[in-house]
Amino acid sequence: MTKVLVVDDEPQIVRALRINLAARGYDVSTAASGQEALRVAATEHPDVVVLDLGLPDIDGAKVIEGLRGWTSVPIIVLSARTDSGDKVSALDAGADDYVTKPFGMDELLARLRAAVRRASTVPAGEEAVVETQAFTVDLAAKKVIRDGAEVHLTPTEWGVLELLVRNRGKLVAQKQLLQEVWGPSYASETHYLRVYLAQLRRKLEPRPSRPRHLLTEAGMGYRFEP
Amino acid sequence: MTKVLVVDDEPQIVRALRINLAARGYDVSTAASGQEALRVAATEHPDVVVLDLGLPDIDGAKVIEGLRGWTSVPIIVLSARTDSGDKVSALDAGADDYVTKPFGMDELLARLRAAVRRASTVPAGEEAVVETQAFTVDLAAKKVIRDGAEVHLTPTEWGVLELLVRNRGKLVAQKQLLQEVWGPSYASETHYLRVYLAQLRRKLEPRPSRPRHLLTEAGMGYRFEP
DNA sequence: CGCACGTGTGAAGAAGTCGTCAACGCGCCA
DNA sequence: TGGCGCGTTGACGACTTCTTCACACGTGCG
Repeated sequence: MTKVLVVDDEPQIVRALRINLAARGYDVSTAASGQEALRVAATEHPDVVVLDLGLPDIDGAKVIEGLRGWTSVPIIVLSARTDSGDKVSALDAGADDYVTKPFGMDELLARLRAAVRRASTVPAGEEAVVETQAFTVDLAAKKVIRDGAEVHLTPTEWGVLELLVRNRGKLVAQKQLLQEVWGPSYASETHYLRVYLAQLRRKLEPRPSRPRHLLTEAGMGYRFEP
Repeated sequence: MTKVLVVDDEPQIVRALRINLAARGYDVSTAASGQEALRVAATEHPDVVVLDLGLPDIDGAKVIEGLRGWTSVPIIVLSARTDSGDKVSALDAGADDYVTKPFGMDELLARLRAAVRRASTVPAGEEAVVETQAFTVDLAAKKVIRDGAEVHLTPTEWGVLELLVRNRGKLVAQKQLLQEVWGPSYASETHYLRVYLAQLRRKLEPRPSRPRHLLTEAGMGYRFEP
């Protein structure tokens, strides 16, 4: 769930935002001052911050700087001031977007979605590594390691293995494998599966004739067991 | 230098933006229609796009979708319409920001800086210099050193090498290489890759016929292994 | 026991992909 | 205008991958 930190000293705005955001499935935390905002951001690690500039204690730009000192979380600034100087300084301090009050909730939500989308498509460096006793599959790098050495797979071999690993523990029907790897018109070429599962076992299983990870479910399909 | 693509059909706006942006050291290209915008974006690879929604040919949202099909370049939308529905649909189509006309140049420039900053600090966790036994790639300086001397690469050679090095260890699909280096319409010109990989190997690998760093995965793509 | 069925295995030809060399065309600059 | 650098194309041999085939295996059932 996406976590939003709302920072504003006006209770009615906090309330309105909380209700709207919660209704759309966001996990909302709030802060009423700059000090509190910095503290809550540090403990909660929100995915996006909505920050009002007119806070009672610290200047808004200082809050932005305080956050930017250690995080690159998207910051959307709210402000009653339409003065372009304010916008420029907030954006240059590290804010991602600037919305002037009074604002439309639709627009704010759209800008929030845009900010979250940007931030989430960025760190594509997800760990997509699945290990077994015999070998390791790296889905992102499209690599298989066995006994410290990389095992070379052909495109079709990789297609079959990837589908099984992505559904690890689950039975994958023969028809599904054939359709997703070879295409919709190959749904009944079950022989291909036998050939390619044999090849994968030969390359990956310690004892290909007694597979421990690439298992057959007779008449139904195959299963990858980590 | 940061490259900006300005898309607008009103010459006076294009002119004003070009002057202001050029004065601040941006490299400006322009397009007066949606078709032209997509074509120029594919050839120029701008670092940020400023897009007017009221274009004569294609609907603005279609232009955003067309760009988002192959690139995540920041898009700042300009529009005369203050209607929140327009803002929401543009942002949800993949725009990064939305500025209503008439706009202050200061504010637009600040939003542009914010968009570029976000996009460039994205690959922050990466080391800009990558070394192999045979050569050294400096991503920031766009330089390659081999045996103490700089190796000259053509723009296309560099484009291919950079993408591979940024994804070091990972398999990069042929389609991705072609789309990001040559443009979205070259997705199936696999022959180019063979020619350019051969050239890179000739320049960088100690034994071009037995590459150790620029590896081929037949039928899938290429991989840079440090 | 013998048969049917789905499965595993190895090998061989067909099909597709890759590396390489060389030529062409275009824009740029002297 | 001529030369140069660069991107694009074509041809062809070498190599990899896909497809197909023949046959062995094992389990369940009549």
